[in-house]
Amino acid sequence: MTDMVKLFKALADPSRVRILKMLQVRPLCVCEIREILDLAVSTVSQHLAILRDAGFIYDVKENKWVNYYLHRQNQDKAVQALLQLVQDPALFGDEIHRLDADRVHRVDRNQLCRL
Amino acid sequence: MTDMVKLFKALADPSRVRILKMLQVRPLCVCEIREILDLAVSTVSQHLAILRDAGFIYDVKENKWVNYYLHRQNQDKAVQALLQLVQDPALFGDEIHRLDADRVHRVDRNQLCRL
DNA sequence: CCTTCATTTCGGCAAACGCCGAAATATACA
DNA sequence: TGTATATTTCGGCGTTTGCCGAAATGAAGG
Repeated sequence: MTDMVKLFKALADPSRVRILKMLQVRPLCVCEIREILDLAVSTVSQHLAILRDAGFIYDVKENKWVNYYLHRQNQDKAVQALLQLVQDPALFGDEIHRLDADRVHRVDRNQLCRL
Repeated sequence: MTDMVKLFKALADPSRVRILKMLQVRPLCVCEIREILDLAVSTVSQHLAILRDAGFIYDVKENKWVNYYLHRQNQDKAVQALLQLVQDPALFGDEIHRLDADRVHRVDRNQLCRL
């Protein structure tokens, strides 16, 4: 499979697009994302692996948590272009993404992390 | 499913991306595409339906054939942007697509259409 | 009207995908 | 060292996807 199709596959899922949009607000740990998406932790972890594998995000382990960041500096031009596109609210503005962004502001990992 | 994910799903298949790249060279009928992809006619027809449903292509019936065109004027900005991206050889240049383009120049529907 | 032929639709099958809970891993800290 | 906790990996399950051949559709020409 060509690399470009791998990128599109990574974006071809509602939850994964939501994750990218959420990371636009700020870096998040797995359990924060889990809280907002309301999916099993294992499922979220797999989504994150797919996005990371495609190059859209990267993770940094900090203390107890693994923080996920948008990979804005990825040198792959296709990844850059697609990330740009997904982030553009004029192209891809969806009600659910606005709600998610609000929730990102409110979630506190110290409150909700008792899986 | 949000519309944007529908667009990504349409692009998340090697054959469908190949079709878009081929249509960049010139409009094609189903059996020309079938010849190059080497898939069943019904399969090609389904791929085309998915791409058309997403807004990336449209079809015009002409004589015996249904010609498929890139929908370059689609008013949907997301479709435009993605089509732009896919067509950019600097972002998505693949050997197979170059070969396909060559074959597009050579295929002749009058020769090969005896399914 | 009837045949021809390009295309689409249908039914079915195997592989891929998204989901889960449970087990494994890793990391902090007592 | 031992326990707690955040995350990943594993096995399995139901759904979706991509593929095919066969049947249906639709338009052109005899």
